[in-house]
Amino acid sequence: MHDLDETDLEILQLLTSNARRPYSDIADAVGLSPPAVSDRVARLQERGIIRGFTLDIDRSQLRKGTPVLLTLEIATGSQDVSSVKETLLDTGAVENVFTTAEADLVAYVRAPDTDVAGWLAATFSEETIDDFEVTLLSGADWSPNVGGMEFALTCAECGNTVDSEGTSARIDGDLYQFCCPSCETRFEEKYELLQQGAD
Amino acid sequence: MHDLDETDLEILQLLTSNARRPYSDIADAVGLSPPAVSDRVARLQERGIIRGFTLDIDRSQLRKGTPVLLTLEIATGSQDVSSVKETLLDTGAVENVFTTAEADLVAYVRAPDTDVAGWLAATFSEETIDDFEVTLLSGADWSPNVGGMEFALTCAECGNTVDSEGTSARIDGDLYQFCCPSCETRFEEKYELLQQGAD
DNA sequence: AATGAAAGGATTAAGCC
DNA sequence: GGCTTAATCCTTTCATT
Repeated sequence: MHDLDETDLEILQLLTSNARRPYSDIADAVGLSPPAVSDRVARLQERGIIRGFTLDIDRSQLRKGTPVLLTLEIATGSQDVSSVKETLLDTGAVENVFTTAEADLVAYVRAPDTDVAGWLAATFSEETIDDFEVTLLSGADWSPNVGGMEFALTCAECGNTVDSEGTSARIDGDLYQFCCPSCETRFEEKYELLQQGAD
Repeated sequence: MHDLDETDLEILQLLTSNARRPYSDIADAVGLSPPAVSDRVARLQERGIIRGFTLDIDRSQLRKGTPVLLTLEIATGSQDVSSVKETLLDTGAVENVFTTAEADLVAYVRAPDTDVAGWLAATFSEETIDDFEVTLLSGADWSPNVGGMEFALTCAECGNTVDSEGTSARIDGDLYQFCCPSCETRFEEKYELLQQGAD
């Protein structure tokens, strides 16, 4: 399995700003032939980096309801957190679910009516949710990902942007990017020290 | 300006599950000709319901860093909240920003390093942020929008699903859907009462 | 909104490095 | 393995009804 290069990032950026952009356009932009772009996109999909081509929809025009952030404390011993997460996503009223390190869930919900507690009760059995908190929202935005450095690789050591001069290394199964060999060396030394400390 | 019908919702659903699906495919699925589908998609874009065609990307494979939920209390009298929001989205490390009714911000951030406070300080001047809170995350999911009733129109009065028997009305510039004329009437009566109360 | 013709894009296969 | 070119097939667009 090979690593992402700058051309892949460029393709990602172009497709993110318009997923229906013709591959021939992209080919011109990145200096490849259309089949080469098609191949790269297929590879990005196989690797799971591109999960799919989708729409950015203004849901506020489709689904009425009160937009809220819902913090859920899941009862231990009931279903596991990820099944609650799946249930939330399946309701269709939930757009995002964040799982905290404490295994709480924070969900962005457009509750079908103003009675969020009622909606929750209708969706989950009483024992599932230990406690919940509702924060009313007046807006929800997400990164449109157009232009800018959204997909830039950053040096794991110094944080600078990684360009074609950069290096990368796989350490304990994770891929790290570096802007220069000296950053890579420093990082690896630090990493080894950390590992020794942990043993 | 015409209202959304079930065919529009079907098109939205098909494109959401694959934004590169050929219009000829969609035409077959919804029983129209390809140019008719193209027209409808163009109209959905003009109306701002489709904001764009984009990628669903597994960013965890691209951007290292610590995923956190960041709750920001914006100092009153500094910049306004929406400019802080824009700055966050522009950093490239922020994927979602929710604006609460109290004008706080809740952002989903992949901080470039483990020092979230440092990242904040580097991004905003000291006076901008009154207070902040960091919640470590172990996961972040969003609704893949495939299958199910995600795009069903719900009655603004009773919450039932709106089918082809339903009605819709534009009230004060907003479009509302109703499952039946009596729900529409009841809603309009309630709305007028509310308006009178507000004056 | 459908049709049919013309333009444009995607994909395949063969060959190259 | 990943690239290119050229040929084929499919999709989209436009003018027309």
